[in-house]
Amino acid sequence: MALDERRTQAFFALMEAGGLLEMLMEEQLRREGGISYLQFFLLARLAQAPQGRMRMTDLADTVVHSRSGLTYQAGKLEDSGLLRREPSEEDERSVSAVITDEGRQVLEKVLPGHVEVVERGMFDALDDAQAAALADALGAVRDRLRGLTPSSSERRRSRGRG
Amino acid sequence: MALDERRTQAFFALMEAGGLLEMLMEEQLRREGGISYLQFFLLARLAQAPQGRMRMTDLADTVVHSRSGLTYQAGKLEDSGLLRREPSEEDERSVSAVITDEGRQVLEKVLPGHVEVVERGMFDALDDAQAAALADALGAVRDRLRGLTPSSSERRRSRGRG
DNA sequence: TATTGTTATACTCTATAACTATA
DNA sequence: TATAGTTATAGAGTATAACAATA
Repeated sequence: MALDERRTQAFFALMEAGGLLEMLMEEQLRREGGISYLQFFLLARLAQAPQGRMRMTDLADTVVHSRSGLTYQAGKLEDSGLLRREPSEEDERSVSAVITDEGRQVLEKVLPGHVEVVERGMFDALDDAQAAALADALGAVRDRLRGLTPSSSERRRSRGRG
Repeated sequence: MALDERRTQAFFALMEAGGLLEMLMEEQLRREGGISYLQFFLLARLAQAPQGRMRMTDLADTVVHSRSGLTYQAGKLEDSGLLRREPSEEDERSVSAVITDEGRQVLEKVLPGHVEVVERGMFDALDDAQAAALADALGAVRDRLRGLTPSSSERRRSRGRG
């Protein structure tokens, strides 16, 4: 049990900044696109994937915590017409989530405001050197944390089914 | 709409690192103390306040988003005996939340493991200089974000009551 | 047997609005 | 009139376990 003053500051600042930023983004995305931050994230992942398509399991591992949680969110997005699901051809157990044209339109509509929130909230406070240092340090932290947290399928294996 | 490569990296790393860290802490706190991260945060705030006591409104502004949300969490913590509420003497509208001895015990029980999670997850990846840079940059970001997000009482005034 | 995805279900949490009481 | 706190209520999200289908 150590954690000096600087590290304690860094930790609390990380948690609070992340939370506040998420709150601002949530508000902007809901207002301009009628979607949550999580839904935005899912759509953005799909949009940058080849053919706007990903297997449900792979998508679950990148964002949502349980598979049933992704089924729930995918259902909502499907109801809104922003995403569709279709059976995979190679593996008939699999389902692919595909972003629709309408989904891409919502993404485009929402993106400028989203970037603006991130710029104003996060980077107006930082110069280039600070931003670069932040990217390095947080990138290292994130990579380390990825190794410490189990994926959705690993968690499923170790407990029940989910 | 700009946001160069480094800033984009910093942003995604911030959001993912914050989320992963919260997931690890949540697991540890639930397992060792039967409390959530939010409840841990509330208890920790009280513990460091004079006489372990804060007004409900002040407590709400530091952590929880709506007042009714704090009432809910305070009720849970009161049921577990980790906190009690008592009427304020100066202002009879106010209620003070006070951490109990049992609450302090849970905090002590849980703290070493909590610090360990933060150390292993966050700082094993960073040297002193990086940790200091992180504290500076994130502190600046947090301060800026605080100015952009309304407090619980401000939000209440601008909308309904809540 | 293991994996993919869905579903049924129960639970936690959150927020809005209405309410009481005090300033 | 404004503020402090609670409550009723309804909605969103989450996770566990059980399920069907395919590998």
